[in-house]
Amino acid sequence: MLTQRQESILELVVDEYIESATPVSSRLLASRQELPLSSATIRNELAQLEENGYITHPYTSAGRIPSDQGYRHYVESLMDEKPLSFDEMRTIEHQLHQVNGGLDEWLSLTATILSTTVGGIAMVIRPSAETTSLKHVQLVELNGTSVMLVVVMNNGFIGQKILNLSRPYLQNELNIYAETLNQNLKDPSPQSGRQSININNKIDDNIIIDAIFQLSINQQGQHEAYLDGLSTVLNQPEFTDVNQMREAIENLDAYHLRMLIEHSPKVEPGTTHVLIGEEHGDELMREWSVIISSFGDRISNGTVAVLGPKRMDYPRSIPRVRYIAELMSALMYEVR
Amino acid sequence: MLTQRQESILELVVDEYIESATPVSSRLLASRQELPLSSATIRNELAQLEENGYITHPYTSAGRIPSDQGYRHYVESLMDEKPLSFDEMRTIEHQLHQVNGGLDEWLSLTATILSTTVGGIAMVIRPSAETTSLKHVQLVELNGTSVMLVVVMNNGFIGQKILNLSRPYLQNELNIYAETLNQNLKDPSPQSGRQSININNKIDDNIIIDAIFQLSINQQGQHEAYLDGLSTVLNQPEFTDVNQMREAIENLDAYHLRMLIEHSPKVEPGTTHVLIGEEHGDELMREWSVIISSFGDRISNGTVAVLGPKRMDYPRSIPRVRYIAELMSALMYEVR
DNA sequence: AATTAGCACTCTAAAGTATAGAGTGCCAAT
DNA sequence: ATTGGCACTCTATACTTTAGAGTGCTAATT
Repeated sequence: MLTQRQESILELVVDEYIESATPVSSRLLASRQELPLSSATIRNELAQLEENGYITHPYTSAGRIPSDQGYRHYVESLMDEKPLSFDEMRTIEHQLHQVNGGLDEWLSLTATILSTTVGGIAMVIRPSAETTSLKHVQLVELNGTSVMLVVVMNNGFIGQKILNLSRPYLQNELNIYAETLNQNLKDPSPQSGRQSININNKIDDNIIIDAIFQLSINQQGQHEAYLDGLSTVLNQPEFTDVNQMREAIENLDAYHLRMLIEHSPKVEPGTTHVLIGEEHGDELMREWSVIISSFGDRISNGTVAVLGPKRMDYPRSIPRVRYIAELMSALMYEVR
Repeated sequence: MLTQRQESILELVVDEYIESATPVSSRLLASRQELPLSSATIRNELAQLEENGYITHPYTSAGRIPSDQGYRHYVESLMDEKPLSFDEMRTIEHQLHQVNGGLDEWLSLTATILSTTVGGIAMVIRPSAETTSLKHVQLVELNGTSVMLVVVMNNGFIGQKILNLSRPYLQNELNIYAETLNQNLKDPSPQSGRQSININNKIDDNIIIDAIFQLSINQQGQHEAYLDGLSTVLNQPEFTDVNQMREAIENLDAYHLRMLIEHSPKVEPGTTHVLIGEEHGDELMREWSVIISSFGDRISNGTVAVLGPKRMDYPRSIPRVRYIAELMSALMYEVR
């Protein structure tokens, strides 16, 4: 479809536009050593590329900018990925180990690292197992009839809820209670639980089993998201007027972004996808691209994604997102 | 210092400016029934008020806007608080009960409610006890030598950490281990712990006790913050050009805001303070005001705050922040 | 003595006008 | 097939103009 020369020109156009954020002109391209051609020749080729839908004009007499199709071709066949230096790898790995809290803290740290290394909005979605199962249940006496229920799931998630039982319990009683629950309640559905359990009075049994059930459901539905990098990305030259900025900020709330990611085609762990402009199907975000990857394994996997203007630095960003996702997978194994 | 009439005029100026966001003119004030005076008379009074530092001019021939001092006088002596309707109270209370997760979820919900009801940036800081103490410790076998440590603090906080022990343990062993810890380890300092504990091999004892210590320290230092309402507040007319907006967004990150709140003068539970412009001492935020309140009791208290432009609707916002803080205190008691 | 009408003066925001130059498209020359 | 050359287009920027909103002051009025 495209000649060799056209491909080179397209690549240069995208490279240049990614860097400068201004429409690129035939003159500029001619001045690059890569193309020993006059601006007139390049103009002809540009016209061809435009006819084939790879680039556009903002207006008659401006330079060219890539179209979605142009970006796609660039990402798939043209660009040269910029691999991470060893130093960079080491720094990232080092940072990722700087955590001594739990999963939450770790994921939120990852979002920060991701956003600073690739310079976009980073989003990390907590791993959730398709088949979550209970690992352990614990009851802690608080005061009076208040008791805290703590459940630990097999993917490292911890749920907690404060319950009001029908009478005060001693911690000792609760320990025995919990022990019995642990014996019997590996299947987190209230029916099976209720059948096999008859520990104390029916009321408290029900309260507790319902709560366990609810927490384990909750956890399956709850793909909590960690965000970072909003203010960085808003420094991009695309946001020069207030309305663009407002619009962006409105669309960039956690809820909306999570929807965006979750409605994207499924990403297998170990692969990294790029969604450009309209490709992700979110009308409001048609000027944005997403690099999305996944970490974990088939049992329990989370998502990492970076959002930026379509003009984002794909050659730099893609390998970095991939690397971080891989690192996280490795650490997940260490952790579980 | 100020005559009765000047006070009325000042009140009107602030009221009007809060509503319209444009400098208010003598003409406009004269057209209000509250003041049966001509614009010329009002002009003289305005000049007086300005001389005393309650209002300013942006430039020679614009209307007046309140100074920090003017806002302060308004908030302390002039304004008429707009109390919540019963409906409003009921709605808020209802929303605050819509939670069945733990503390985290509850606080984050509160931030959302707060920001939507008062229309500013809401910030909720997790309650932390001056004297946190351990309530309960639990160990859960994960796989191989990986063990999850869960600690429950007396203020409802749950900490977790995954440990790598020197050898695999059965859940049974861990239960006994945890039981012993619970007997002995009410004092969360590693020295006292280490002395009284000698359960297994020294290595694992140390790993576990250090981790418990770390988690309980962490929790004391970690005043986690929940934010909401950024995009709402950026719709305010103060943010009409990109630079103001950028600056705002940069200063409004969670970290910076937490500093702002934590460096504010201590707020006793049950009281609500207003910090206007420069009063909170944060140079970068001198165009912002903060309404800050506190919930909980003397043992464990958190903070709620709302940030907005200095021109925020104090008469509406203050009672609403106060109400929400009170509600939270009540619910805290229910919860503990 | 307090209030007000009147008016000159100031400053801004918005709209209109001019201008430079960056780029293209195309044609004729190489 | 490539290139120099040139007319044409469009924008962004700067500059100019203008209307009007608001003040401050003075002299008149109550």
